[in-house]
Amino acid sequence: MSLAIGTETAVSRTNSILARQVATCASCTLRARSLCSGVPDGEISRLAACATRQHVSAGDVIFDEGEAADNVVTITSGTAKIFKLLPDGRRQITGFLFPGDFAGLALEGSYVYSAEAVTEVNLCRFGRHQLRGLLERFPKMEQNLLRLTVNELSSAQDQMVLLGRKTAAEKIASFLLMLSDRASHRDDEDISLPMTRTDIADYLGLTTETVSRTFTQLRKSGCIKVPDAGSVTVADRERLEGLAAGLN
Amino acid sequence: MSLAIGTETAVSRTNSILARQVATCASCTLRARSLCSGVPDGEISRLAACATRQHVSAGDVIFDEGEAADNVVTITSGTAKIFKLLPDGRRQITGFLFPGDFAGLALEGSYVYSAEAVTEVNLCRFGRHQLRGLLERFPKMEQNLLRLTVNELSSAQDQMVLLGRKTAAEKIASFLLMLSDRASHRDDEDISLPMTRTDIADYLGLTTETVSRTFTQLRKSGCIKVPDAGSVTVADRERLEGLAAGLN
DNA sequence: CGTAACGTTGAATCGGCTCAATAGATGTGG
DNA sequence: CCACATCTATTGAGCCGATTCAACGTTACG
Repeated sequence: MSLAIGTETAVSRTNSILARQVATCASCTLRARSLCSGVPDGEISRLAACATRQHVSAGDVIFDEGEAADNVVTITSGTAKIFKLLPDGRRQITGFLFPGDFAGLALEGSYVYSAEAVTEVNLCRFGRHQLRGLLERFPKMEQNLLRLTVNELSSAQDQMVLLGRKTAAEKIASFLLMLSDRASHRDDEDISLPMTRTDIADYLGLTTETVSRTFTQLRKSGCIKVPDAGSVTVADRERLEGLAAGLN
Repeated sequence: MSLAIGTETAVSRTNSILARQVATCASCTLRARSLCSGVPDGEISRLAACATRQHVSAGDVIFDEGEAADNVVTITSGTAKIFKLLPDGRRQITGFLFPGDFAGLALEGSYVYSAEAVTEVNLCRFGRHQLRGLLERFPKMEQNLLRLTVNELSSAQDQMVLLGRKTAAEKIASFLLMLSDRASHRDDEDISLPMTRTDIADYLGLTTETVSRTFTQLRKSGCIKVPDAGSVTVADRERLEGLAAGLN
C-alpha cells in the first residue's frame, strides 16, 4: 500500500532536494529538541546529509510493520499514529506522534509496528546506517536517544496501567489530559482531536461506541464541552484530573 | 516498608563486601550479557567498583515508585516484578524480571514504578552516578543500554496489544509462551510459575478468578496440563501459539 | 493441629461490546 | 445549489465476557 511514500521514493528524492534539506536543519524549529539536539551547531551539515524531508497526506502509510527498518523518522508537523494489528484485524494504537516525536527505531531488522499519518504530516527520515554513524560520532546524540527512549518506555508503562486497570471514563480523561500536555493548542483548556473515534478507541482498548458514549457522559456531567467531534474544551480540569488518576 | 533492603543499607554494606563484589563480576554468569557486556574484560574492576550485590527474600521491596532513583539494578537470580499502583490500590504489573533483566533506569529524578521480589532474588545495584561514569567511559555500554531499552519498549508495545485487544484465554496463552521463552525451565514444555494468581491477574489486566478459570478451561481443552499451581506443561504448543497470536 | 494465605468454583451482576438505526459531516457531480 | 453517496459520530437495545461476591478446597507453616 501507498507506494508513493515508500523508502525508495524517499531515497531517490534525496539528491534533488539536498540543498533544501541543509537549509531546513539549520532553520528547523525542532533543531534543539528530540534527536537532533546532540549534534553541534557547527556540524549541522552532517545531520542534514542523512535526513530526507517528506510530506505525507492524512491516512497515508509512513512505514509498515515487518518492512526492513531502513529509516528512523521524526515528525516535524502534524499528527501520526503507530499501531500493531492482530491477524483478525484487531488493532492496538500504541502511540500518537506529535512534532518532535520519533518512530521506527529498530536497531536492526524490521519495523515492529506500523506508522500512518493522522493529519497531513511533515517528517524527516534518517537513514539507519547514516544515523548509526552520527550516533557514534556524537555520543551526546546517543545519550539523547536513550533519554527519549526511556521516556517513551515510561509512557508505555503508564499506558499499560490505563489499558489494564482503568475504566472507560478514566481512560478518556487520561487521554484528554495527555493530549492537553503533549499536543499544541490555542490554550490549555482547548484540545484538538485530529484522530477519529475509531483511532481513540483503538488507543484506549475500547470501541467507538463506548468512546462516543463516554464523551457524552463527561459532557453531561460538566467535565468537558464538545463543540464538535474534532475538539474538546476542558470545563472542570480538577475533576478530569481526579478521574484520570483513578480517584472517584 | 521493608527497611532492611533500602538503599542506605545497601550502600552501607558496600565496604564490607567489596572484595567479594570484585570477584563476583569476573565470575558472574551474566558477565557477557545485559548491561555488563560493554565493559572490556581488562576493566572489570571498574564495573565491580560501582556494583553492590544484594540478596532479597520473596515479597521484599527492591525499590518503591517515587523514591530517589539512586540505583539501577540487574537481577542475577530469581524472579522480580515491577508495577504501578492507582490511588485506590488497583495494580498493574508492567513486567516480570528474570536473570539478566534490569530495572530502575530513571536517568534523573525518582523511580517511576516499584519493584519487588517474587521469589528469593539476587541482584546487583549500580549507583546512578557511577553508572553514568561507566557509560561515558564505555560507549559500547551505552549502546547496549539503548538496545536493551528499545527491546523493552518493544515488549511493552506487545503488552499493550495484549491488554487492549486480547481475550482472557489469549492473554494467558501469550503469558505462558512469554514465560516459556524468557525464563529458564527444565525443558521447553515445562513452565514454572513462581508468581501468584494475583500477580498473573495484575500483569494481564484480569482478576484472579478469571485467571484460575482460564487455566481450567485451557487444561480441559487439552492445551496445557497444570500439575500444581506453580507449574504448567504445554500439551499442544501449536494451539497455544495460535491462541496467543489471536487466531481462532 | 490451627490458621492464614492462596487457589478454585459457582451464581449473579455489570461494564463494555455487538448489532442496528439514525444523524451529521464531507465531498461529488449534475 | 441540490441530490446523492460515503464516511464518521451518536444513540438505543440486548447480550456477553469478565467481574464481583461468596463458598469451599488446598497448601504452607508456626
